[in-house]
Amino acid sequence: MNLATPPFTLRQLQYAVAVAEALNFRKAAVQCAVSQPSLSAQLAELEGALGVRLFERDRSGVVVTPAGRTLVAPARAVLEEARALTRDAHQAGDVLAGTLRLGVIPTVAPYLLPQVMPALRKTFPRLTTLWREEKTAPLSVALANGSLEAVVVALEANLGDVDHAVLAIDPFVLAVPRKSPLDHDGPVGLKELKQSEVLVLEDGHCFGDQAIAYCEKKGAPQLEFRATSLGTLTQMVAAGAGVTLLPSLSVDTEVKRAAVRVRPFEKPAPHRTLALAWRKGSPLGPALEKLAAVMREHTAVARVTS
Amino acid sequence: MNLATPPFTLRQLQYAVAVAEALNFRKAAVQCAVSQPSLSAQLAELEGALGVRLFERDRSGVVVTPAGRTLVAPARAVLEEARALTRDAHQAGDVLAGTLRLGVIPTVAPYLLPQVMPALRKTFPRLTTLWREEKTAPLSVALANGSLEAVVVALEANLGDVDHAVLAIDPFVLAVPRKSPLDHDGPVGLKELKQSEVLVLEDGHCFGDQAIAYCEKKGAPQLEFRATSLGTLTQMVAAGAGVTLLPSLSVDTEVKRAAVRVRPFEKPAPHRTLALAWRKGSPLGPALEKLAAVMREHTAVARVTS
DNA sequence: TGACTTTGATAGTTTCTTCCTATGAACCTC
DNA sequence: GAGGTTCATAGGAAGAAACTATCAAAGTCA
Repeated sequence: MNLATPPFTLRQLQYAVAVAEALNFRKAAVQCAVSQPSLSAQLAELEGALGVRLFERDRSGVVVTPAGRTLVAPARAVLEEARALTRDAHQAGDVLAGTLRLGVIPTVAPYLLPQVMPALRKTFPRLTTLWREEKTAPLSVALANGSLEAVVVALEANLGDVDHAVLAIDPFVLAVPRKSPLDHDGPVGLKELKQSEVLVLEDGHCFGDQAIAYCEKKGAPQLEFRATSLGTLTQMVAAGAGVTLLPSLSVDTEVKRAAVRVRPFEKPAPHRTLALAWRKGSPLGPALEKLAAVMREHTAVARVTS
Repeated sequence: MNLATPPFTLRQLQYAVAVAEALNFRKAAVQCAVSQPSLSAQLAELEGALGVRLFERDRSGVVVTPAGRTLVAPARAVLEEARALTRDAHQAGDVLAGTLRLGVIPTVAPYLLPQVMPALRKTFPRLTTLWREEKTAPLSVALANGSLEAVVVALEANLGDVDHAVLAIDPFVLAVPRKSPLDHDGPVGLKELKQSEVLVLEDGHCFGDQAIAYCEKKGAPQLEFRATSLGTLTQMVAAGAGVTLLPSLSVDTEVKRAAVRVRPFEKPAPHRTLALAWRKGSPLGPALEKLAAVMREHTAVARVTS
């Protein structure tokens, strides 16, 4: 759409409104904090631009013409709206108010959001957060092209050039079926891992990629089948289909729902680093740091010891 | 109310909208028909004024910040409204559209308005006329102080310094009771007038003043009682209370309703000159002339001959 | 009626704003 | 790494808007 600039300025509108109120050029000029000739000139300009006489200047008193009257009310509205716009933009500069579009990966969203949302709402009551749940790659694209302000991802994934604030270290644990040979205390060692079939997520999940990489390094056999979420994965483990790696973040939620035991890995345990990331140099950086601080404060990663 | 000028210009808003659309300073500059540095400078100015960064300028692509997004939609609205305002003011300059506040004296209103209103509505379909019915003096004040654009009055009254367009010559006639000695054909002469008691309007009606002046000049006796409208006056004549002068304009309406005969005066007959009058030098002058022309065309003054 | 005040318009200057062209630094593409 | 993008910056010319001073016309009051 082609929006041409109106042939007048806001200042001219303001002067016109002032004169319509004062019905006196001098007083209007005083109220606008300019000299009377300046105001006269601007109004003459405005009338010229509109091709319409707005005021009749009798030496004794100013009279608003019909054209003037039709102009004044909308002019006041325009000025008022412009002022409101200033205020809105101003407070939008502070991300703590307004709308923030955020991304989050699927292996984090269902566990993190319920934890942090109440705190965010309470700490930033005037902030609206819109969350988009996608795998890392699409999030990265959305972040780069500006359709998201920030994303919650694992730093171990490839993100390109971003700034970030770490939210939590999220160690991986092994979920094993109840009443299986693996259903006992103590950290998982290499030997046990090798004799299990590991269920993993479908392609594209950074957590799945990490799990696969870990298993390959350790020589653990993977099942061909790929699940679409940590929830289904856990249910499959409970059903005895194999074992799986889970991020500690998900443990509290998933273990409640399934007959599995979770056991930590022997040190050094695999893990991911959850962080809030944004475009490098974004002016929102400082504000996003604050946001991240509140999120970090309320992110509870289950500590699996046993 | 104190409406401060917003700290930015409409041009800056336009540039911001253009950039938000093009997501590219150069293309936006082309669309705004300015050089790219000019646009950059204006946007920097705007951002400074708002204290908020509206766009992130990565060398590869522009991204709108949340503050920018909250600004763009209202900015578009402001620009659109400003444009609409231009159009409205423009067409308000042509009185044939918009609202016109008009005054009319009571001895004209009930007879003239039904005649001219349909024509006005038809000829100027986008014109709204607001009519105020008052005696000459208050109309004159209202005209002077700008609360009316024009008035329909008799030029014989004292109006001060106005421009005008004549609508009609309105000869006076004499209304006499049916079945009275005066109830016969032919113009009214001095002798007949002197032997009648003349009923007149209350003070302030210019028509009443003219009637009284005429009677005094001719030596006709006036009844003390003063009526408040031509209608009641006519009814009193029909009841045999005396005779009265009527403007021809009112004859068609009033004679239908009452048992009176109307007779012309001997030449030179008294009369009034109906005109549309407006403030001297008013920019509406040319338009009001057009309005008057249409009114003149549709003003029917009864021709009383007999 | 004549001095005085008040009205908005005009003239001449000065200051500030906006624009232009030219150029620079960072990034992408080939 | 050459060439073509991107937006930002610098310097200077043109324009807009402000100021002070003054004017002509109309109202006010003695």
